[in-house]
Amino acid sequence: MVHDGSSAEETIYRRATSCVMIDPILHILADSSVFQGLSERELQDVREAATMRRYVAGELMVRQGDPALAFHMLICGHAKLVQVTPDGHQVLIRYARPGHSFGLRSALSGFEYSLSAEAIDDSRALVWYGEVLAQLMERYSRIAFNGMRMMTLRNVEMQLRYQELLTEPVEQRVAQALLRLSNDMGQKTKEGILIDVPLSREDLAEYSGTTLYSVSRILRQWENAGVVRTGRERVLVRSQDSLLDIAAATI
Amino acid sequence: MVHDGSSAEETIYRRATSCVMIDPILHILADSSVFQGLSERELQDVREAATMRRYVAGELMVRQGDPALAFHMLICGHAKLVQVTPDGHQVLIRYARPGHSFGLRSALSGFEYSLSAEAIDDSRALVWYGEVLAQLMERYSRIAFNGMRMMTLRNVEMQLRYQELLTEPVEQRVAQALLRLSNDMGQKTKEGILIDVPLSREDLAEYSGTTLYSVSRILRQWENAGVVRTGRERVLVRSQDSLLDIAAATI
DNA sequence: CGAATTCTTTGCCCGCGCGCAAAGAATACA
DNA sequence: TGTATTCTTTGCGCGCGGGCAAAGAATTCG
Repeated sequence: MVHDGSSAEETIYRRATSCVMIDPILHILADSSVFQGLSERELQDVREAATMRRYVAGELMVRQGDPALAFHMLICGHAKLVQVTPDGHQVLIRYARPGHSFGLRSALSGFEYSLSAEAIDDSRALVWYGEVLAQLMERYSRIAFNGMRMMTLRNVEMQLRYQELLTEPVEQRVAQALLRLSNDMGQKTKEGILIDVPLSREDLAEYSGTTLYSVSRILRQWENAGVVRTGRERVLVRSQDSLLDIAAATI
Repeated sequence: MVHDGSSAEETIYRRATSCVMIDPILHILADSSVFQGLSERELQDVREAATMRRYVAGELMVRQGDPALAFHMLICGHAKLVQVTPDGHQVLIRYARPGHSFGLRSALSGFEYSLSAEAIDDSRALVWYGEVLAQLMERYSRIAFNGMRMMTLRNVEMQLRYQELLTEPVEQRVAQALLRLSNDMGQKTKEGILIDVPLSREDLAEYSGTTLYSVSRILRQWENAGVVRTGRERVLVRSQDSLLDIAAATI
């Protein structure tokens, strides 16, 4: 299975950094999954078609169920992408950091947002109206092609998570969730990998398909075993190998 | 939420029809999700870039884990798209009938097939090599755009199935599964909607995330209640309204 | 046509993990 | 600094549904 190679190479902007107008935005665009492979002139064209919007921590950037009118790419700050099920469960789909995007479907007519994006901290995002994005895709087929690639990867990940929910016990799923988070939002420290977003037991439960009580019991056990170090809304992975062992355990 | 409008309008070719070279193939291409919106000349171009392959019932058209080298579109016959999880569970992702396709990822370099496609009955499919499809997408951005749209819809459905697995009891999920199958593979008869593929209890279990024993108990109960009529590897939905009620029940 | 195979049915036991309760602890705010 | 709020922890009971067993029934094949 192939992963989105650009993720490993993207420049990581510290969450602690105060939120200011950042140069080079074109660099973020060039490194992003959707706009990679475009020439500098094409990137300039893309940049000029967007507006920059700012969001305060806690603000919704898009709302599930609303008509999907715009495509967003984070320039700084972080967001949490969530869905609410008909019976009121919240599912955490993923976190987003600079370079990550959502709302590709705005280029398709008549779609609603299938998830909500909530700014975790003060953030800025480039925003393209859907028709504008569609025109860019018509002009530069590479954007549509990259979009297809991104949605393919999203689908593959959703298939994997479905399979995990179907076949794996809770502990295994929580281990997998922490590994994904380490990979996507992790920052290496002397002690291990710090997951660099606020991550409550509730958040981790929503991400791995369980409840905060199960997550609490599991993290307590792993902390005692030295696998993780935790605090309030904070998880640091001390032994990624242990998590890999747990994640791969066969029943 | 928007559905793939072309599904409702696609011409349905009877499974019972013996498998012969069918005219009009261009019509199937024009109606398909991937190639809709192309001009007649463009469709001709697309048609000429493909080869026609024949598969006997039971034969694998693509295999999960193999490098994704080709894109397939069924011209006649039916296929079953499945995944096997690391611990040996089989998941039925969906059925495919003429006009349906799989393997878009072959246009993306370095991907493996995430599922296997097995011919249910003697079938024929148009096959495009990945590089050829990628070139077609570069030449006609509408194909890449349609591809992005198709993968978006796939992703949305996968998200919904994840949510269902997370929050709904087995009976509700089996009802939803039958509704989807009625919609995708159903044929109206006097008695109700016949799901027009062989559908064992095991198949329905793999499609709805449960076991054949649970499905058996549920179908037996629904048959007694007049909701369905069943036979061996055969389900006819007598009361779609009843299934809708069951599917929508809140805990 | 009979044997073999595969699918379906029904009973029943067990365990995972959800969910509720009841705290304690950490953080935010006035 | 103290109060209020929110998050975390731990105990425990219950139920959904998985899975095994043991058949019966339908279909396939020789």
